[in-house]
Amino acid sequence: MVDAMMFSSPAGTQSALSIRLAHYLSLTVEEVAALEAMQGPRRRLIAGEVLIATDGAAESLFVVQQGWLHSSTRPRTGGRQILGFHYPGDLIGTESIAWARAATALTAVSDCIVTDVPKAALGELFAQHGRLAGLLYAVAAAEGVAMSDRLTAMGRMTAMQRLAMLLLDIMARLRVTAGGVIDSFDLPLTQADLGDALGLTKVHVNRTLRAMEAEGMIARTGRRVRICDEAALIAFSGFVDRHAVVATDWLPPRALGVAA
Amino acid sequence: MVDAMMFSSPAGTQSALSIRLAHYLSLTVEEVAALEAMQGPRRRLIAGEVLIATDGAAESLFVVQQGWLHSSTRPRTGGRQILGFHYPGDLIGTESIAWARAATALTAVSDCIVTDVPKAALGELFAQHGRLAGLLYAVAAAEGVAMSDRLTAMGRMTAMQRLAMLLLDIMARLRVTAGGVIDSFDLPLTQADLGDALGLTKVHVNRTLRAMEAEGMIARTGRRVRICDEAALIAFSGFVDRHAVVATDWLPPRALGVAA
DNA sequence: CGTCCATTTGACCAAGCTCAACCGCCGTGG
DNA sequence: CCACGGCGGTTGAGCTTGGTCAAATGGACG
Repeated sequence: MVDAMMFSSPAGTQSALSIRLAHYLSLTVEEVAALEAMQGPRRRLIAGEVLIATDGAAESLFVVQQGWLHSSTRPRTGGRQILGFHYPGDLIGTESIAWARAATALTAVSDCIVTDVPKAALGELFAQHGRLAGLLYAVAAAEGVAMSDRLTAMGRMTAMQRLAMLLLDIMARLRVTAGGVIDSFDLPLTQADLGDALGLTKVHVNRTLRAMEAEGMIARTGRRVRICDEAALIAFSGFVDRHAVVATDWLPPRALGVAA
Repeated sequence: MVDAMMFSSPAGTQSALSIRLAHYLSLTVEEVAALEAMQGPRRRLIAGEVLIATDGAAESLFVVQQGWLHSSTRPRTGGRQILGFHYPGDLIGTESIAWARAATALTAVSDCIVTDVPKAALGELFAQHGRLAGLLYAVAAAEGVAMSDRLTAMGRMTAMQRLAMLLLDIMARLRVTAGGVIDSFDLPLTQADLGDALGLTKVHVNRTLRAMEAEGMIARTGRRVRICDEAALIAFSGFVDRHAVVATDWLPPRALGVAA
C-alpha cells in the first residue's frame, strides 16, 4: 500500500499536494490517483511574476509544487495588502472559486513551479471523493484560522509582536513540507513585503527587525533568518501553530463515497 | 411560539441553511433532505451567551436559524478580537473543524436559535453529496475573502473607512436572507463590539460614528443605523459585496452519483 | 431613586507614519 | 574595467491617528 502510494502516478512522482495531504490522512491509491489526475500542465514562474491579477479570469486553481507565492489586494486607498503566503503543497486560487473573476492577485515571491487545476476538475474530485472533499475543507478551515490569527495580530498587537508571529508562522508552515525541525530559513521577502503583510511601513519594519536583532530574538545574515529562542518568541507573540495538525477523525472511513 | 412553528424540521419546513444554499444553487430533494437530516436538536441562546469557548471541546458545528453570533479570540496581550459575525443560514464552528478543541469562541450577539451538526454528520454529507461539499467549500471561500477584506481594512485603511466597510458588509449579508433591498437595520452591537471587530477602541469608535453622522454618511436612532448614501460610502471605503453571488458553474450537474 | 451599562466628551500621550536623505550591493552598458 | 542607475536597506526629524485615562451624561430596570 505504501509503495503503491509512493509510485502510483503516471509520471512516477507525486504532486506536492498529495504529499502534504498524506501528512494529515492516509490516502487510498484511488484518492492519490484522483489528486494527480486533477492537475493539468505545469507552469514555471519567475520571482515577481503575476500568476493571476485581480479581476482577471479565474478559471483554474493551482497547486504549488516549488517556491513561494503570495496573494494580495490593492485597496482603492492606495498601497497593497498581502493576505497570505503559499508554499509547496498548497492549493491556491481558492479565494476566487466563488466568482468568475479573481478576488485577489497571486504573485510569485521566488521562482516557482505550479500545476493547473481547472475548477471543474475540482468539482469532479468533490463529487467522486468525499473524504478528500472533507480533508480539503478542513485544510481550508485551518488556513482561515491562520488568517484570523493575522487579523488578531493587526487589530490588537504591536509591530514587534506581529513580526514575531509572521516569522514563526512561516517557519511552522515550512516545517510541514521540510520535515525535520528547522530553526532558520531563507526569507525571499523584502521589508516592504513584510510591511504589506502586516499593515506596517517598510521603514517601521526595518526599525522593528533591528530592535528584535538587538534584543537577541532573531539573527539575520543576508536574507536568512534564524529564530534564536523560539519558546520566548512564542510566549511573547502568542503564536499558535495552525499547520502541524489537522483533525480528520470526523471523516468517514476510507471505503465510503468512492464511485463504484 | 411562532418561531418554533417556522423552524420545526419534522413538520417539513426547511432550515435556514437549506434556504440560503438554495439561493446559490438549485438543490435536489435528496440534497435538501440530507441537509435537514444532518442537523440535530435546536438550541436557544440568550444575548451574550457563549455557545463554544476557546479551547472547549469542538464536537459539533452549528447552523444559525435566528439571531446573530460572533466568533472571537482573546489575544494573550489582552483585549479581544472579533473575527466575524454570523447570521441565519450560516454554518458556524467551521473554524474548529480541523482540531479537537475550538480555535475561536462563539458568542450570541442577540437572542439566537441554532441547530447542532455533529462533525461526523458533516463528513457523511461530504461523502454522499459531492455538489453540496463543493457548494459549502465555495461559501467558505467567500467568507474567507470577506475576512481578507477586513484584513485589508485593518492594515491599510482609516477608522472611518473601516467602520463604513463593516456597516456595508453587515447590510449586504442581511440582504441575502432578508430578501429585498434594505437601507437600514438594527445593530445589536455595542460600540465596544464594533471596536473589537475593527481593531479600534470604543472611544474612537464613538468619535468616528459621530463624525460620520455629522457628515451625513449615516443616521442613527437608538441602535438602528441607516445608510444615507450607499454609493458614496462604497466609493469612500472600497467595499465589495462578497455575499450576493457565489459561482457554482464549476460543480458537476445534479444527477451525478444519485438516482433521482 | 439608585445602580448598571453604554455612550459621550475632554485632555494628554505614543506607536507608527511621512518625508527625506544616504548607504551598499549588484547588474548593465559604455 | 569602471561608471551609472536602481533597488533594498538604514537612519533621522517631525507629525498624525488613534490610544489612554478620566469623568460626565443618560437610559433601562428593579
